Amino acid sequence: MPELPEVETVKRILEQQIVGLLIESATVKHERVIAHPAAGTFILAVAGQTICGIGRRGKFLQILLAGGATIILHLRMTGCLLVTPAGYAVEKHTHIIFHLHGGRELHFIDPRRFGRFWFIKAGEDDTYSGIGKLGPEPLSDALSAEYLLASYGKSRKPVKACLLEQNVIAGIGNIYSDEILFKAKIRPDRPANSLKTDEWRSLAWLIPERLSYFTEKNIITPEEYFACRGQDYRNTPFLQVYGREGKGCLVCGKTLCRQVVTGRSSIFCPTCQV
DNA sequence: CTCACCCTGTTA
DNA sequence: TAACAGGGTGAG
Repeated sequence: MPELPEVETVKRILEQQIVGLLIESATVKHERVIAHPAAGTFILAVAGQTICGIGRRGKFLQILLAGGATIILHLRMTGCLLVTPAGYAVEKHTHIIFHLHGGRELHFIDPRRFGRFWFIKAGEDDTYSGIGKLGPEPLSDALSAEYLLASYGKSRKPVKACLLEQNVIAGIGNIYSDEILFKAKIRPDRPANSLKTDEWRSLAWLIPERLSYFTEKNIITPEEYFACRGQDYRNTPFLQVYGREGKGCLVCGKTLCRQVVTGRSSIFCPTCQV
């Protein structure tokens, strides 16, 4: 479900709701969602920790703890983090409950169970979560036309596959790769080595532009977020191609096409995008 | 590169 | 009933 804009939304919600709170204990209903360390160790490790901040790296969330340890999580497709009142119903797909000082709880809910948690001790080298392998943040100065050209100038991969590679740029998923390529007027299946310098320049500009645009459109209050249980995406009405297969291109009116690229469903305009 | 797989729910 | 879903990994 979530790509960089949605994960950023969750980060901002959690910052308002749980920073400063003590984790008194944790209940794990489905041990598989704890990737590291073993679930029993995880439960012991998080108990008694105070949350001092929330971070995001690519699509990973980091719950920063006062002693220097970190809880890392990835929501994957359907994961949801919800701050709830005390004793909130444990649903069929609630897998972890963090009991916070004062009675509120942090529920991790995930129907498909693809989401994962890691606990990294203070000073421990995180070789587990994959954060260490991520490429630069798309909103950082490290993302430039030169960087993209150096990474992909000679690659025959479809350009869409390039945008999805987390070890080159962290945080783009299937929705926003389509949105970025639409605005860049580049078809998703174009081999990367066929892109001209001005097209890489255009991508280097549009990647942060589109991601920050959709991040701002996705802003929601903690109350609204809780009311919809994290299921509403405020930015979806602003999507130009994703989810609009068979509908008219918002620029030229031509019917938008669907094509599977790198195993992912891709929507594009056959006339605007070349 | 492509594919199967990890899972369940929703939609055609 | 089958196809499909916003992610990532590992095998071939």
